Amino acid sequence: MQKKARDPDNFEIKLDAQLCFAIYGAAHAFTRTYKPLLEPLGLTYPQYLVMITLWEEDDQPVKAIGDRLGLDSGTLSPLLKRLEQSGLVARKRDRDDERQVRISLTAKGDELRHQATGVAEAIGKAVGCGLEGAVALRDELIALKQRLTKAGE
Amino acid sequence: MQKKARDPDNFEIKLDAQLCFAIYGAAHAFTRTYKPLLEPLGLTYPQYLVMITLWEEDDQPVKAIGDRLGLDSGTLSPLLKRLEQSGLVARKRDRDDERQVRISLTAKGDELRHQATGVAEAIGKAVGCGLEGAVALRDELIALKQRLTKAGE
DNA sequence: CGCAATTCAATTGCGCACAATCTAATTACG
DNA sequence: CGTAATTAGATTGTGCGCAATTGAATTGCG
Repeated sequence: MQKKARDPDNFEIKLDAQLCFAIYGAAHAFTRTYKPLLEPLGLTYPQYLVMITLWEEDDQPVKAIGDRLGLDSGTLSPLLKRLEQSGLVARKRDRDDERQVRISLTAKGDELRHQATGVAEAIGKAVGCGLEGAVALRDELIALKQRLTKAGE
Repeated sequence: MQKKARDPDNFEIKLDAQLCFAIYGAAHAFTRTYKPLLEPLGLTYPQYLVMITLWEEDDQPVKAIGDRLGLDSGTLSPLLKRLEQSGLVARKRDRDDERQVRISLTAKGDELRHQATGVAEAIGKAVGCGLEGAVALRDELIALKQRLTKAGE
């Protein structure tokens, strides 16, 4: 017990735990920051992410959205039904490949894009660091994610 | 439409979206990396986080664990019952303040600490960056979280 | 002391996440 | 051609995450 930070095992475990907590906490802080901003739009955070992908490119199959966000049909199917219920998207089977369900924006869903600009601005302020800081953080997180997913083959 | 990255609004929105995706993806990549490592221990990722806090300090009330992890009783109550079911923790009312339920490690729960050292090592490898990189990332994430939570008062 | 306000956990309800399973449609291959 | 393998999406079941409510215990204040 006389060795403290000297013990590499113990140090790694502590650091691992701290990194756990940090990622976990930051992700939740993010969703909590978004929640009140998205409430007026009637969107949850995952729903907002789906809408962003559709604003970037309309009329995508469920699979494409899932690949973009790393979500499977078990998550997206009910989520998209709720967006359909809200009148923001339409779901129709692809004529050429009837296995696919293509998700497209309704007029209302497309309109929402404009109201969402305020959300991004508010987040920009909340993140606090300048643009360079945000860019750097984004790139680090992307790199971290790639290392993690690569490590799992 | 002729202005592209020049448009500050549009740039902020895109960056905001990218930071969203990055945090979201990194957090999920983390849990996915942990999942196969924790499966032999019979723990989920949030359960692992709870166990870490108990390994750091045993016999804590639910509230203290919740403060440490940013979780409320709605999440912790059923989670702790499952840990109790697994025989890893015990739940007993505090004699001095019967509102509190103190969570303590069982012998089995304490033992698990040793098996968990392998998990931390594997994660250290998967994170890929050296110790300095991990430390830097941890500090950035902690700072980000603090800015986000502070922004929401 | 006695009552109101506060605190701690538990519960309920909704919405993700994800594994496993299922159905239907498409593609590949002998 | 026809069957096997693959692919897309839906469904089911388990486990978070959180808001809102409830109930019991404690604290604060007149």
